[in-house]
Amino acid sequence: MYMWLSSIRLGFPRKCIHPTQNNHNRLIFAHGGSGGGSFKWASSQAALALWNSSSSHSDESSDDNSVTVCTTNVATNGANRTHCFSELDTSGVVSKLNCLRNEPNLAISFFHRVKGDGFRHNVYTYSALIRILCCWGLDRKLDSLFVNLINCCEDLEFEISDLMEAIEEGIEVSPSMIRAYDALLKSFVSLNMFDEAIDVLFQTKRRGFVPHIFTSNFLMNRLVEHSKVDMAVAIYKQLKRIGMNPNDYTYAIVIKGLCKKGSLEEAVEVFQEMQEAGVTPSAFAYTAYIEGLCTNHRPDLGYQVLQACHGENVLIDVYAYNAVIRGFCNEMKFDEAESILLDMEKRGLVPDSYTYSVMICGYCKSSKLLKALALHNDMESKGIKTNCVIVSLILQCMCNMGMPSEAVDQFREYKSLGIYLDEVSYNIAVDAFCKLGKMEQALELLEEMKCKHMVLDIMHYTTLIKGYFLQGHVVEAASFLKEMKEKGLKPDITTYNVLDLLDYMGAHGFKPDSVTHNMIIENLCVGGKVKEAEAFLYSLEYKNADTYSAMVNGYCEANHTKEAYELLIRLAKQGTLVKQGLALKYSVNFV
DNA sequence: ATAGGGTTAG
Repeated sequence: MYMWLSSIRLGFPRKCIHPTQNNHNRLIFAHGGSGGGSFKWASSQAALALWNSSSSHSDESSDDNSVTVCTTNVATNGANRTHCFSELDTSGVVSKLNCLRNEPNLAISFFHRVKGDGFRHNVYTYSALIRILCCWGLDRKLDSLFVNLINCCEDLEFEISDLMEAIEEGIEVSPSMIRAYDALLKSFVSLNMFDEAIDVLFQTKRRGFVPHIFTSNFLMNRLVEHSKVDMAVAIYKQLKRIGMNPNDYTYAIVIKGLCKKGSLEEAVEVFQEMQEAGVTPSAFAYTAYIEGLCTNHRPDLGYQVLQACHGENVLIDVYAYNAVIRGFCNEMKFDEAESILLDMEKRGLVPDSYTYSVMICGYCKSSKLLKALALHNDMESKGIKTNCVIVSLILQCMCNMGMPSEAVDQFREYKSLGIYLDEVSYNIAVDAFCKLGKMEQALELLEEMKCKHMVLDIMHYTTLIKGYFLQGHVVEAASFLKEMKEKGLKPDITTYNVLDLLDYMGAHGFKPDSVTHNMIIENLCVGGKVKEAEAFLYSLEYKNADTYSAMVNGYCEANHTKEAYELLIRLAKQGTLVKQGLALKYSVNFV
């Protein structure tokens, strides 16, 4: 299969990606200080650079400290003492926790109870509890404990690194300790604190072990999701170098990351690395590559790989098919997309709501409303429930095609059918009412949202402000702007474009720029006021290509296809170049 | 104990 993959011609320049070989297998404890460090390094990039540059001296001296010794002492000393809650000292709490080590739930509630009684937990009491949680494999409790610890970092009287040292109890490496480090690393990752998470990785290696492969995968995957692909790849290379075995999912993450960067050739080489490591590529890896090809505008290749997977008996699921269908839709190749939908069903895979939403999205973006509606029907007749994302696509399509009243009707119907409609769906409906000049109904919808405890954001306010403005109701527009600001929402660029119009209305001289012109022209057309838009256009002293583009666009939105076409021709004859894409939009509307 | 996709103003 690898041979086959590399035989696909990607048409991209080949780059050498082999990492510079490095013979040092040791991981460096990057900040070199003693006492285990603070988990607060300048940057993980710097840390990784250090890690990869490596050096031969170790840092053993910092392992020696007195904290771990006294943990045990405190525990033993306190063991024979009877204690009541009035006597809340560290040794009392630790020994009670140790007594409860076979009753983890009691230990947890004791821990919380004394906290409620005003006791401030410290490294000794925390480590006593954490050791119990680790012993019992209570990973979820462990995770939430660490997440809380990290979130309350400011109020703690100790550094988390001190706590980790205390957990070690002076023993070399214990399974409990590994669990604790895994939980800490995972917690940092789940809070998107990647620098700190990578620091933990250093700490573990320094102590002579590595986190569980699942934990490393979790870290790398999140790094990729946050577009920190180079960091993820650096960790992958380092893990391999220090002798840790990546699993099939590790490779899939690397493939996904490289594709995200657009490095398709390098992604293929990962398949070779898998082969060399004797790991059979799983569906994870192939799906990552298929999706990567599709998002890099090669759905044709993505589909080839998908079909090859069938030949190799790699289990391909609906997700992979959806990726390929989306790829073809993004390239406007709807026939291919439809035939893949059929192929998928022939193979016994059942399309899901994502499959349909991908297709419907494609049709809506190309103003093929009837196609979109037909698919929506197909979907529902197959018993697949629709949802607010699909509904929003359709409503938006209607608005874009100059059918705000149809959008409003559909919105009402979907609502009466009991379909949950979210903030986005509402915004589209509010916009549609504004375009129809039905401001009271627009307001009603927003009130309805407030009743349902939905959050109004900048978009909702901007839509409404623009709506009032276009009706010439400057006072109302201004008052909603005020309400928006009072709610702490900052107007963004779009809002300011609307505000520019307010200034213009306020007779502050006639100096709108072309953006303003475009908005006036297009919105007049959307509202069906094509004649007014024309009058406005021809009243302008200075007209440029953008102004004319807005008019062509406006004609299209108002379904005045003939006028749009005629204007296009006239412009072409006089050598005015209108924006790319308009002709396309025109032709799509015409079909 | 490691995954995953879609929509909104201009």
